[in-house]
Amino acid sequence: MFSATTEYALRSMVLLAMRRGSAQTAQQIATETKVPIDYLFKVLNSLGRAGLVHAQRGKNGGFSLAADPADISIFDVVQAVEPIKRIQTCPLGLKAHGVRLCSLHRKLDDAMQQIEEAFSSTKLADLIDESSSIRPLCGDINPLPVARTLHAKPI
Amino acid sequence: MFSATTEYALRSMVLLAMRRGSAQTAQQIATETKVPIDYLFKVLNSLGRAGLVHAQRGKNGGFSLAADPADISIFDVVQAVEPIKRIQTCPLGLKAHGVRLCSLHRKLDDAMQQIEEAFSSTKLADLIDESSSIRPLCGDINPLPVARTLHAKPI
DNA sequence: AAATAACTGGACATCTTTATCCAGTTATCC
DNA sequence: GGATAACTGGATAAAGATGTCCAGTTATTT
Repeated sequence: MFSATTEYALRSMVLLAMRRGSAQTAQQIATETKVPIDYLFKVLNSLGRAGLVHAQRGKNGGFSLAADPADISIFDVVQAVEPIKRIQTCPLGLKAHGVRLCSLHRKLDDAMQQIEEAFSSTKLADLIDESSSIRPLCGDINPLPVARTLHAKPI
Repeated sequence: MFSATTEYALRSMVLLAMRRGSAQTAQQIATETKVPIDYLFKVLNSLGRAGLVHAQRGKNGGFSLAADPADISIFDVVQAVEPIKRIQTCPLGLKAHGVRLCSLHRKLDDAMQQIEEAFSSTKLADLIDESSSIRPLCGDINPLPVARTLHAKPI
């Protein structure tokens, strides 16, 4: 239902939100999100062009969020990589329907609207809320490496 | 968001619901739903295997609904051709998450559940309800050809 | 300024979805 | 029972999504 690309983008954004404060290299992101690194670059580029992440080249570079996790919604991420295409006009091009939609396409579009609303109201910050016992992307190795990055060098 | 195949299946089912009483040939369905006929056959075959339509070969054959339009939901149609795959386990295979989902995948799965519910509660009969001024698939040519096939049978 | 880390972008390979073609089978009509 | 209408199913093609490879550019460190 949601494409691999969308899933990858969301995983990356969640990771960046969890590691806010230090840029993450593509290699780090790839490892933790389990996304093929070469493909990940494409996805991150899309996110960059959409203004959601910032890319820093050179040593100590990497990717970081361009805004606060509380200000970036799931919807923002989805739209950046694979926009949900709402049904604007009759897919059959029936003139009789004009600008309005028939019951079938109205239903389908209503469903998409529901998704849009649910996704718009959920921010990255909500997803990494401490209160949840099961945190996203927390693999077996590094529960919260970010805490150590300021003193003791990361990983 | 929804695939071409799903859209085609829904169009076909809606048409068959509107023409309940007389079998429709693939040619008729293809014309009115504007679906490439050779591909339409595949879609109709899927619907047939799922038990949603009945195919009758030979002269005066065609496709017809296998059940009452009030008993077939959008969800039934979608599941027959491209099942909505709910997220059952962590897509990253994290053992730490066990059988539960993290907040990210919970959100995504919640969205899918919303869709499932919306689709399950809408029957084909709802889509062809007379009360709507804009009826599905009603092209420029044949508003209601079925009326003539059997002595002005009720639609 | 040389070496190195890291992102950028284009070209190519693979897989899935969508679409097309066609020979075969089944049923109806006369 | 022959002709015709109509579905079935396999093979193939085109397009799009996903994944891989690699040469290039930019920034940092020393």
